[in-house]
Amino acid sequence: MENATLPKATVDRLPLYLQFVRTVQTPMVSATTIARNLGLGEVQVRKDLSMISREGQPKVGYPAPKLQRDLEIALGIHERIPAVIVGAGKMGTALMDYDGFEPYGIEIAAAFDNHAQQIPFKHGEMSIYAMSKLHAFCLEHEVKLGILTVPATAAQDAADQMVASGIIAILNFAPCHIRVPSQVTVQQMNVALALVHLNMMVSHTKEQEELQYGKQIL
Amino acid sequence: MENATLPKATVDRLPLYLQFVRTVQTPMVSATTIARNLGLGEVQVRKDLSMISREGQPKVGYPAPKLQRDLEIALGIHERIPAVIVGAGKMGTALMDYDGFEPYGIEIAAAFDNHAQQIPFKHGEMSIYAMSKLHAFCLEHEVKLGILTVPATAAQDAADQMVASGIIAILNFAPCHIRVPSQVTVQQMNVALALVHLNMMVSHTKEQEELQYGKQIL
DNA sequence: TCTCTATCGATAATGGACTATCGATAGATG
DNA sequence: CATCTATCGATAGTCCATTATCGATAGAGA
Repeated sequence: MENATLPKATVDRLPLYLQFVRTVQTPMVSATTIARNLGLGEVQVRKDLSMISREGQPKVGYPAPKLQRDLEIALGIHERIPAVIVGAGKMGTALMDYDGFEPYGIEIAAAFDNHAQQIPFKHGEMSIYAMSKLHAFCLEHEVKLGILTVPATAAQDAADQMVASGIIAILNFAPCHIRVPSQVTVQQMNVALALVHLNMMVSHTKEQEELQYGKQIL
Repeated sequence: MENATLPKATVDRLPLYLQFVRTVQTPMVSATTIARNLGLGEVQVRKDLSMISREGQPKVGYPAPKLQRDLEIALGIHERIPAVIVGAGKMGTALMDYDGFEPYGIEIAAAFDNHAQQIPFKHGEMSIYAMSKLHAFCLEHEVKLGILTVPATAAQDAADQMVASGIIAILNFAPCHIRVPSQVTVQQMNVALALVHLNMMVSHTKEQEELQYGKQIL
């Protein structure tokens, strides 16, 4: 099997390729074109693509539809991915209206909240149920992914319920760490940390600007 | 200067250490303790810490307050970091209520939106101004960071205005790429991609589960 | 005082990712 | 038909991160 273990760095770039390939109108697309448009190295793009597709041909490049399909398969989004939202506060409801899930096959199946006591209600098209319904729902719909958007103080308790409901991957928006069994994966979605990263980067460039009086040229 | 260029991977872990050290009640904390609580390698923690602090002593570890201070300085959050929110829709207003900024020194100075025509209004404590006010505000308050929470169709136009206003780092929630000058840094905050990542990981573990009948033990 | 243990910092070895360069192929051109 | 060009895939070299191992130090206990 060629899909043994895709390099992590490659996986990070595949969505970029997919996003671009989807906008391409021509029947063929080359790694060179992709690299130029995305500001990446030509060789790197070619290496990444060679790992997930065998449709490339010299002089002409890749057939765009087939490459798109191969990218979607490599990313596992050729079929729908159901997910639930736990926590229907500001962030949770904002995500219910998020327009970025559809292109990647993510399907928010339902939302759950402690304040939806016994009476399921709706936010637009989305049903919001009480937390007590989480277990049965996840089992019935075979949901393995959960988005956690409760306040930090409630995060651990909510996460425990998610794990007990069969969720094996949690995207955690709460700015805190949650403890889960080793077979469950947690990814932090910390907005503040992302900003701190950005600030470090630009602080660094500001220091470089101060050094511009010297002979450094980048 | 020892702070030449901190390894990227280390920077990703520093916030974890800071988060943990802040919860520590004892006057001393050792790399071993941190490693155990965070599930990381003992040596890795020690190496990371040795790059940002010289307070470590054999047998006793690090003085918690000094280590916390050194971590905050390394992350550049020992002073307030002002940022603006562009786009006061669902996501934007959700972020105005986000409780995770304060521990990392992020200060949302104001929000801006096209629909706030000329009349600044408030969301809780937060002022929301028209986009036309962005330029003057960023210059006056020396804001260099911006959070972009407009729909994908408006993202590029809004980003252009942010760049023109002196913003040099953009955290982009819109599920699309935006083109900026080379001196401006953009970080994508793509919730769908994060879920795709998670799904790939757990799909992989599901394949491993099917292999559990073999002799593999992890 | 001497030894033992926990911890630190430093150095070496392994592995993964990126970059550069090469040969091979398919179409275009003369 | 021969040559040229754009593109692919593959290999080798360099760099960075992680892991493993070592010596050194400070406090605990005999």
